[in-house]
Amino acid sequence: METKHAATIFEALSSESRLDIFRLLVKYAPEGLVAGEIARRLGIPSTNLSFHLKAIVHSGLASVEKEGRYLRYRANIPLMLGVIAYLTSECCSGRPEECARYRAVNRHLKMTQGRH
Amino acid sequence: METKHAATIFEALSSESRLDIFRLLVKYAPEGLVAGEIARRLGIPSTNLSFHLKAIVHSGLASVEKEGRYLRYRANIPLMLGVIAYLTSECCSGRPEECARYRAVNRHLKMTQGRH
DNA sequence: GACATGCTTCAATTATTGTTGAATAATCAT
DNA sequence: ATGATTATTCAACAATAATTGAAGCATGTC
Repeated sequence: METKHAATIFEALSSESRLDIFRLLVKYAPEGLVAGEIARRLGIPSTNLSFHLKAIVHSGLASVEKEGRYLRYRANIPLMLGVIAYLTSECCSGRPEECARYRAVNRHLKMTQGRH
Repeated sequence: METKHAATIFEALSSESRLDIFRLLVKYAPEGLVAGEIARRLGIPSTNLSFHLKAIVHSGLASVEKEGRYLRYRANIPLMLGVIAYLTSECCSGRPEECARYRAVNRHLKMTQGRH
């Protein structure tokens, strides 16, 4: 993945509204949600939602499809996994014993704190 | 993790400069790099680098430590893994058979395209 | 056809970020 | 102490992004 594209993807996740929107789409993958339902669930004004959805779609993290008079948005899960790989692939210069230690710490945190 | 914090973290990764900086720190984890070395490797003017490093540290994705007249920056790998978990944890409403299919697609892409 | 609905686009405004050069502070070497 | 090095902060400016209300365009209903 190119740095420019990855930065655009993170940009798409960098506001609370957009992060909420995207996480909702991830949750409702693979069917997705129509714009109005996103607006209702998150309480975002429609004109503002359009603006944010456009940024998310532009990054590639979601796709749109027309469905009668609705527009259905779907998270692009493979791209999400791709950008995660982009971020983590060179971790510790590929020395797996270092990375493994970090992951162990992280698992411990998860068990201690639970999910939110 | 709170949405606000996660958004701040993604914000810290949302410019090409900052993404390059952070990935460099991930690569050189756990020892980290001093500011001057980051500047040299990436060709970013020092005053501008300070600005971006501040944003990264503020997000929590890196820490700073004074080392003589140098400042050493280190990636916070557990937080990176934490924000990844935040993004992915509710995927497909916890229906693992859907998620598994996506991961299979992603593995296929990786094998086809190699690492970049 | 006339009207309601769902959503987007446009234009104007406000707010936030990024970049640059000059000035400052701390450390180290002589 | 003087001077060189490392890196930050500050202030000014340039560039981008977010929000809002009004207008527009399909689609569906009567």
